[in-house]
Amino acid sequence: MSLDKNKVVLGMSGGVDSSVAAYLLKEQGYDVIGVTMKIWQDDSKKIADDGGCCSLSAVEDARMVANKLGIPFYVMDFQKIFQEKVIDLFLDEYGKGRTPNPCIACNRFIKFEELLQRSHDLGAYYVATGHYAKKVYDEENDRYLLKKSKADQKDQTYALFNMTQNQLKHTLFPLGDFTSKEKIRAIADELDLIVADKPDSQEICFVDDDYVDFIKENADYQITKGNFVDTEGNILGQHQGIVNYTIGQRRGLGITFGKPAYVVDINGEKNEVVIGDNKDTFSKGLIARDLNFIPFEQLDEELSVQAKIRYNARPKPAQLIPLGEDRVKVIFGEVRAVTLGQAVVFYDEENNNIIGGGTIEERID
RNA sequence: GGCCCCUUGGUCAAGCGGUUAAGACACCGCCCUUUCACGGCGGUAACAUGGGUUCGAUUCCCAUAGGGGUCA
Repeated sequence: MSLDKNKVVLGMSGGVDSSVAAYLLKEQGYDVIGVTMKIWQDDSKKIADDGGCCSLSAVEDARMVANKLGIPFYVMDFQKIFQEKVIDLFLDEYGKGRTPNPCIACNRFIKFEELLQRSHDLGAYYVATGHYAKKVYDEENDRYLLKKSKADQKDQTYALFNMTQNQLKHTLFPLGDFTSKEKIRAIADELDLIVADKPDSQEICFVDDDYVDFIKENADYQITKGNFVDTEGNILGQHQGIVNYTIGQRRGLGITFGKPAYVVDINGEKNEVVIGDNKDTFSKGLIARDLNFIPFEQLDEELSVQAKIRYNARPKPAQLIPLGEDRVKVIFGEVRAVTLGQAVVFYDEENNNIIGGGTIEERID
């Protein structure tokens, strides 16, 4: 089946961004098909929820927007693959004392792999999302590049670092040139879309409220209490189970020394959580694996970049040192709260183009 | 058993006759945020109990309950 370059499948979450994206694509003359991915559906439980991207109300919101804009709308079942590629990984990682980022897995395996495939099945050349990100084609090198959104505050490229050339080729980000979310809301307002004033989504979309409860209900392992220890190994108290913690965390420890205490390490084997001062959360760098690079296939030599190790971190200068075997050493000099399981994402020195990224595997002190 | 000392919010800890009874950490809420966090702002919360002395007691005295040194 040949793909129609004028046809685009838009992932609609029921939020403002993807709703406006639908409008924009339509205005640009595309033949837009709205799709909401049914990823984690406990119908009875989710009805009242107004938050996540997978709630029933979200589906209804998306459907209403699609109707209003006059585009076809479908709900596609992604439940099985979402379970396998996102939720299982999420549960496994937490079980090991690591801190996964399910949004990254979802983008990688669901939105730009499975959804893209299904879009092709419908004859659409493109898949589109409401992400704040920009794609550009670099003729000189014959590569598609991923650039930061002009809305710097809302930029979501961190979560998209895994995109391949083929995926980028077949992806549209209609919001990439807008300078702020307010402008998107203003459009939604003008169009009188019911989602115009909907709050931004946050938290994990498949979790109701507390991700720990979700783990309790869904994991095949038990959450067991263990010891808080100091950096010397002395027992300081008892923790509620390692899944409750991430590196650098301060709140929720329920332990007091007259000064703030932070999680500096999590030892899944021993079921221990190491507590220390803020200064103990700093390290020199990290080793990442499972890499993806965007302007080139593979990193063959050292490279100076800007890098960040959490979605909401400010990028810091770092030096990339390829290690082979799909691994790279990232040296910051000093970086706070390197956390296994999180992603490190590289930007160019102008902090504009995404170079790539990987999963953090090891902390280098 | 005799003598001496200690007892303030969840924790630590100021105040020592009249205070809105500090502060830190914790906790809670909000902001931030398509992960988990960090961070910012704000909030709840205490003078062991019973008697005195004082115009007035958290602060002084006595007794009763819970912890340290010393002496048989």
